[in-house]
Amino acid sequence: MTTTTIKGAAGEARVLRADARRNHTKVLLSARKLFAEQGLDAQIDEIARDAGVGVGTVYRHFPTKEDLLQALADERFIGLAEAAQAALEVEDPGQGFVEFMTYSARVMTEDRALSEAMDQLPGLCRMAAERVEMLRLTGEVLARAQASGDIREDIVPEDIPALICGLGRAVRSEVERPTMSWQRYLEIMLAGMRA
Amino acid sequence: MTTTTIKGAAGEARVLRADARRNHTKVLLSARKLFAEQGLDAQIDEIARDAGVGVGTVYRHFPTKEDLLQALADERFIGLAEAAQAALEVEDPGQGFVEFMTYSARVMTEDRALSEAMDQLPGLCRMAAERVEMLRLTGEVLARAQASGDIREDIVPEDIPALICGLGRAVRSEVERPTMSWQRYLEIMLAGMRA
DNA sequence: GACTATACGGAATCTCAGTTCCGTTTGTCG
DNA sequence: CGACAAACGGAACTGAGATTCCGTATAGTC
Repeated sequence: MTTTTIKGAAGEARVLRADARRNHTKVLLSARKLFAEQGLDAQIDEIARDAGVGVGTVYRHFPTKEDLLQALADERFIGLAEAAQAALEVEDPGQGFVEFMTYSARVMTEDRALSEAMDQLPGLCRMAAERVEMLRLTGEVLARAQASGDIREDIVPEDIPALICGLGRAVRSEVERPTMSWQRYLEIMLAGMRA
Repeated sequence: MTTTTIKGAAGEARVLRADARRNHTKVLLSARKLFAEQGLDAQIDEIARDAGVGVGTVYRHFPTKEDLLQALADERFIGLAEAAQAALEVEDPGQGFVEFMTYSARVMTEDRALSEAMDQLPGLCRMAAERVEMLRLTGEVLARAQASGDIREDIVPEDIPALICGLGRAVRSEVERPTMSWQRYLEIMLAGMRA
């Protein structure tokens, strides 16, 4: 927990047996589903049951609950990085920015564990983010939108993940009634960021 | 957890012994501090230690961790209700709204447990909110600001707690660097809500 | 000052998840 | 078709933290 796990540093190029590969996928699939639905405290036992394997099998593939979460976070951040990359291809910088924010907001609101991990397991997220150079990519998307005069100059790259996190929570907040949709919240947030 | 606790419905007018009254206060004080600092998973044992009493004493005053949290939430919502009341007294409706939002944002960011409870213990918060008619008050503060043309017409009262919750989280998010201050986030959010 | 209902303290208990272990099953290879 | 390493399943083990219990201490009262 404290010291960032060392993770099989060397090449784990071990060729898995066919059933092992199959189970690995099944576990990841169920985990993705259950964590997204229930958040970080989805239970390993339930994931195993859902995947149709024993707990032991889950643990052989992912020695720790946190390792499993790390794998899932990595997937998510790869998606985010691709979205940022795509945003940079869009001709209109402002629109590219909006598209990136929209993708991020959707992912964040659809995956409860992701938004919880962002403030309960910062180390894990930071690691996943660094692996895809998320901050740099985010910065580029933002800078382009600022250069074109679409977004306020005082916003910094680090604000983006924070704002997206906030959005994730605001939307989930069920303290009062039907609650706002993520689109509406995003719209308000973007309005506040426009130059 | 599921069914809203019944709570001593009748008058608990029992006169407490002097030491009991004293301890009740000490526990509440320590709990407020530790929950604010550490969030919902501050431990009862530690609260007891900090208050200088035994665990048993904590439990006599608050049969459950949740009961203790309820008491603290009630305090917080009383403060929020007073802030809303005060906002209604301010001559300029827009300014009243801003002041109310500012107070809410500050409380939310300074009390980690409060912001966590908003999405992990919705029942408890809803109860605290209803006791002070929070939604009605919030609605009045908002309506006044909308009538005067300061705030967008499409914002509804239910959005306010959601937005404030989001703010609480955005500010705590330490995934990247120094993170934004709550004032800056609030400013962006208010900018997005202006008519 | 003695009496007793209230409170107190904190060791012991309970519960719930994460994790480990080991006997059994199954792919893979010759 | 064996042989055997690789994987599997799931009961049992652990640790953490909430909650209970009960013998002891004390405020309030006569």
